[in-house]
Amino acid sequence: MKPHLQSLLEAALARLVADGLLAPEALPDGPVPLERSRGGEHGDFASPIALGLARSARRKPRELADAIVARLPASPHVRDVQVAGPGFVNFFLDEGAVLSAVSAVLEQGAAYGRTDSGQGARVQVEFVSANPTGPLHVGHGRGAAYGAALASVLDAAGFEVQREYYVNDAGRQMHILATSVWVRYLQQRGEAMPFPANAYRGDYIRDVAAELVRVHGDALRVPAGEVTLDLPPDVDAGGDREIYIDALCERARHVLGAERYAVVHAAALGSQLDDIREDLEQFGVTFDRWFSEASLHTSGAVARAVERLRAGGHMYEREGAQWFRSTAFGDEKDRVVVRDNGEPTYFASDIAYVDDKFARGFERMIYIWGADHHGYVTRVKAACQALGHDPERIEILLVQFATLYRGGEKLQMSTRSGEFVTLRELRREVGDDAARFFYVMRRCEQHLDFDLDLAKSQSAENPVYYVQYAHARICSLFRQAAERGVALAEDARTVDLSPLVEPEARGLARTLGRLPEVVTAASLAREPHQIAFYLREVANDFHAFYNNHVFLADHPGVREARFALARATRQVIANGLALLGVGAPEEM
RNA sequence: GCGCCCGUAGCUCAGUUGGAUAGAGUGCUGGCCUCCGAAGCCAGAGGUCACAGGUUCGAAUCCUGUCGGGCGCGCCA
Repeated sequence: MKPHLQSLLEAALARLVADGLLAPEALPDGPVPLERSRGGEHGDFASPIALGLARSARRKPRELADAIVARLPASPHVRDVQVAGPGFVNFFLDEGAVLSAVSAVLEQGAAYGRTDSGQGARVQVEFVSANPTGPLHVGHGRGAAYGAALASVLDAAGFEVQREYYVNDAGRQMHILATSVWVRYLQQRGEAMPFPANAYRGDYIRDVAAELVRVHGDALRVPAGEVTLDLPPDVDAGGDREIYIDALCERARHVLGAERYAVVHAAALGSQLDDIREDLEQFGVTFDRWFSEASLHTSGAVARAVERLRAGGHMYEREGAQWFRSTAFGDEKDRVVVRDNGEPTYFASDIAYVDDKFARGFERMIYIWGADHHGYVTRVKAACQALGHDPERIEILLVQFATLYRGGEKLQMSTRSGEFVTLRELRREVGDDAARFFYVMRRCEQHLDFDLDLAKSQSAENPVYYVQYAHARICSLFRQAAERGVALAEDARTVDLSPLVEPEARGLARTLGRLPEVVTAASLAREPHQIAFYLREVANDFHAFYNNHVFLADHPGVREARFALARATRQVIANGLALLGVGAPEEM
């Protein structure tokens, strides 16, 4: 309906130009502005176009609005057009046009809400991408829920979406993880190995170690004395925890040999990746591709990217390290790409990775990062520019942290002690549906207060239950009809909707008609929370009708029309919840 | 100190590209089940859109400054 009205306005503007009342260059670049009005006296849609053009047309807004209205082509869907306020053009839709939304829902079913505004443009959404060094925590959960919902919304808006997880399976943190596992393994075999201060100490490390014991027995065993011989002191012995752990990692590789070390490394990585993948899958979050950072090294992509930067004159050497001159692209300082020990930094991988994304031909690349990574935005865009790519095509969205509350108290989360609240624990406590919904209720750049008690409560004030309840209630209506032996039309699409004359019915139909617009707006703004707010409105409009009118009406025509409306409402709720990854229960 | 994000009802938050009388949930007050799920509906009270300037027909929205809150600023990831 919205595009239809916009085309009417465009036609009117064209005539205005033809009549010499408006200069052609004054026409708006994009689509003619048109918005939903709140209803009532302002009609169904309103356009402020005359207000915007008044200046360049050198006419008063209301006068211009009158001129536009006089030139609007007739439309069967428009009942009336009025000029109001300072110069708004208000459209009043024909009764049938409002109800046509119900027909459209019934016609399109699960596809209702999908639009072609994205025109098939290829978009990549990279999200979560947490280091596989331990279980996902609640912060990752928000990135997962937000990224998955955004990807779904983009898909519904007609983009061709690719969902990707970048796996940091190379580098120092992975070595520390592997070494942590190995130390636990040695302990479990009876070796008197001290546990390093800087190692990963969660219980999951012991589990992986136990698995190594089960599969490999003593094959990976090395006497503790040999392992720790001449190592620098750890922090509790007056040394440095970083220096100690690096030395221990180095030693592990040496005494185990490449082959055996690879076994430990693979077991550590594999276990964590499997765990993360399972966690996300249960959470309803899936990826089209798990992109390995290590593959960028083995394929030579990192070396090639660095060489490109060097050839472009963007690299220099200082104190033995290789630096990228990111300050030339607005960064506050230059960044190390290859350390003095010859090890490339994670930033080196990031450079090769962004280059790879461009090579794959995405029109837009969306990164979803935790807010603590915002310092990396400039350098990645700088690298992108230095490689000759348009930085405007990458979009880095920063997701703020979620703070958990229980009993009104803020929960303390500590990663260091291994006592952090994991995503899995959160899911178990509040359920996947509530977690997914709560995570996307807020704009991503907004801090999120996650009230565990509220998310768990099966009560009116829980927004996810509010929406799901409407869906379950509609399902119950159909069960009631069946139980009472009330016949309903085989095909709801053939039902005459004209008995839907009540204001609540019209309001609900009007709201149902907005889903495609909401999807488009949410996709363009990267704001899946708009879907969540919209669903609340749908549920509210439905409940309002329900409380004032009986669906199982005696009059067959009225009953059929109302059930068609209920069916359409159920579809819209299910479609909307699906975008957010939330279930639509038939009963609860 | 510098950079990014935020500041809207008691609380948690929406507010589209700058548009009409700034909205919702929750909490509070008062109504609504002999009837399809009351996990619901309706009504009321509740506002200096942090503050001060500026831009213009029009600012919660854009610009500048001030105040307040969060986060980040390593050859860490």
